[in-house]
Amino acid sequence: MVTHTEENYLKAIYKISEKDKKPAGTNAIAKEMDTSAASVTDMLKRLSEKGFIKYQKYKGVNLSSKGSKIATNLIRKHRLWESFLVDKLDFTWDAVHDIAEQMEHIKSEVLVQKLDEYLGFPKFDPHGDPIPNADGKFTLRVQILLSLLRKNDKAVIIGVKEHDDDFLRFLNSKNLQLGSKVIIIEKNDYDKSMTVTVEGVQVMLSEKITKQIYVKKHE
Amino acid sequence: MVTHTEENYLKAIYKISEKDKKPAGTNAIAKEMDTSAASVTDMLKRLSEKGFIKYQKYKGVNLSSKGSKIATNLIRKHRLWESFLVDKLDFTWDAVHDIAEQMEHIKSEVLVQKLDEYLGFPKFDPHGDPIPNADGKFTLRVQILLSLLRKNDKAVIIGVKEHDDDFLRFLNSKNLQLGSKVIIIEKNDYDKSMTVTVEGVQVMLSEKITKQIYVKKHE
DNA sequence: TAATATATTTAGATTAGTCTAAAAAAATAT
DNA sequence: ATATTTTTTTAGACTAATCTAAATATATTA
Ligand SMILES: [Mn+2]
Ligand SMILES: [Mn+2]
Ligand SMILES: [Mn+2]
Ligand SMILES: [Mn+2]
Repeated sequence: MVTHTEENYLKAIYKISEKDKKPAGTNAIAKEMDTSAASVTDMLKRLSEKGFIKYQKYKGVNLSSKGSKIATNLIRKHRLWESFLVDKLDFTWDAVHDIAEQMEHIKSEVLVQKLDEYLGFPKFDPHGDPIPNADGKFTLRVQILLSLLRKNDKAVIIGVKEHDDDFLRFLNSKNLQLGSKVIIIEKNDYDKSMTVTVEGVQVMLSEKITKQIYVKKHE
Repeated sequence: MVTHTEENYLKAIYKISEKDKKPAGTNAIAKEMDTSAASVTDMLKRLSEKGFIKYQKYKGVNLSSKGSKIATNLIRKHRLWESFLVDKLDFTWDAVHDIAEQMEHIKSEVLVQKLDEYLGFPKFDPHGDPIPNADGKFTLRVQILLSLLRKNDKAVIIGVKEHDDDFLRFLNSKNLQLGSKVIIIEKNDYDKSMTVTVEGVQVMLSEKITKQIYVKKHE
């Protein structure tokens, strides 16, 4: 048995050790979970006793295979529900994360199966993030940051690094979405900002923005 | 703010006082919630302090308008999700209750709105129970128990009183579902059992069964 | 290497929700 | 009207999850 809160910790640990490629530290987890370091230590003991993590005092923490299974399944459910909300209920990509945070905790194997089927077994969610399969395997894909492209390059937007709702709404306002075709018109050497055309229209994008957008080069 | 558990208590209180047409007693709530009477008393104090119920020691409990709003909204969400599971994900009516018990707690006004629209604003759930609208109003409907019909009566099944999964699966096995047309062939005076045809096929139904099925008389 | 800074853990409390056992109130029966 | 039964509340304790403040371990820097 794993509680709602334990699930969230396991997901946080997964994300952190995935990003940093090393055991997750107490403070990093506290930040991700928006809680105190003391609370994290308490929880790590509990998770360790339940066999979800490998934990040694002061040494940081790694998921066990049991914990990893739970974390990837949670991510799978989160992304499937986000897909449902966007594809079926017509939500925009900036409005689905908080709802999916709740829905990912619904417990029912058959529900996930049927949902996956209903959605047509999507491989990526509305933000371009890969949806792990039932075994926790992610589809890998070549993706580079928009910031790395050069003048005259053509590309298609396939994902975003940042998931902040305000950032997503900014992209909406510039007509930048998954699948949008962009052409680099100009790149400023000094501040690294770019002028691009998005589906015909010209927009200027600062480096802060272009470093958050994943693209696939075109032609 | 209302917790998951508080929501469940409010729903239980709603159901009980609806059925008994009087304030809900501690023991009745304890039974519905599958918990101890002592825990219920604790919770009643908390709910009372939050203004969700009107409670006087030893006198039983009634929902306040605030509490009633929460309870009916929970029922609305429960029944909408059950409809979703059956209509969109192809679940059978005996497999949706436990999942909907979880989904009813998802917090998002706009989600409920969009779900309602996506389902085509259904008025009844897969068990024939009315789905309250956003104001908590239920659609009323003439419905009588199958047990009250007489020889040669014709009727359509529009609901079930009992929601137990085994009972629902029993009905599946006899091909009895919402919308099924039944004709009373014979009614046994002694044990009140009935022989009926369901979509052409003859079956025998004990009174225990016929008292759990709501129908609308036909012609 | 010793001093300082940072990261982590412990100590001790708090809140929500739960329990069992015992006490008290209300309802029912004699 | 009293005794008995049933219902409800209180007392006291437990777990999960959280907090702040203090202590300790580890890492960094001089
Ligand atoms: Mn998300
Ligand atoms: Mn996403
Ligand atoms: Mn139900
Ligand atoms: Mn139902």
